[in-house]
Amino acid sequence: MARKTGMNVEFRIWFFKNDEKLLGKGRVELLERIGKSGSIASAAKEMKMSYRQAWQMVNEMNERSGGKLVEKQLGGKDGGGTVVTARGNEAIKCFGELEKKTRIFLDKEFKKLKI
Amino acid sequence: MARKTGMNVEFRIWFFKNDEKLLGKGRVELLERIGKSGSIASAAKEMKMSYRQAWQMVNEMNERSGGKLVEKQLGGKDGGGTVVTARGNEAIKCFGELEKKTRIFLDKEFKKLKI
DNA sequence: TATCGATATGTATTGCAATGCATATTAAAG
DNA sequence: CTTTAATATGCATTGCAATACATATCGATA
Repeated sequence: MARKTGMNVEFRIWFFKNDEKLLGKGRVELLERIGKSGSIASAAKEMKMSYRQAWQMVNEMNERSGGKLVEKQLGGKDGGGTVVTARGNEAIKCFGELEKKTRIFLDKEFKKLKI
Repeated sequence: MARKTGMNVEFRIWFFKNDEKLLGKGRVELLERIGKSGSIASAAKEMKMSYRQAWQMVNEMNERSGGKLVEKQLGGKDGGGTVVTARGNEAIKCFGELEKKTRIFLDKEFKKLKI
């Protein structure tokens, strides 16, 4: 077999809590964009997903994590918004770090394969 | 944050060739079942997927891998079937090994996270 | 050359998740 | 109070991928 010409490995990781999906790449990106933009609505628009879906994801994350990752801020002259909690930012950071380590690990291991 | 009570990490890996998906967990299982049962049709039935989908997966794998992973065997008193090539078995083995190593790596790294 | 069961492929149907749209609710700020 | 824009939620629609079904093709064997 031609040794891995043009071959590479890709991956996804997910954090689970009580056997329910808590966080994946998409949800982490959503959290990050909520953090920067200040609302679920604008984060959803940036990611070209429906507000409804974004809201549901956020809601699931909050329900499942055992402590809110984001917090709504209703009211105010600009109608309110949503902020990412300290716990949410921790989660983002942990996920990103593990992704990075995994990328390095897999590239290294993939090179060893006789394929 | 309560330190990872009930938390764990899950993952999936894929082998790509020229930026096209070549192999994932499902396709590897399909290959394995083709190997044991001797036909795409019975492998598909075992996995409760449509024959059409199974055939398409096999076809894509063969087209993309740059060397067949399975080979059809038409004719014969039992109408023929499909066998997994040496290259196909190599691929199955490599994928399984990398999955196993990744499982170990991720469990270890996940424990280190302050989450 | 008739038989066999699997491969190969077109077309119609279905199932379900994502989207779109409408609207009620919220609470701080002016 | 009124205004504001975002959250929260019901319901109809849509889009797409998987399924279902029908059928043509293949080639070793008997």
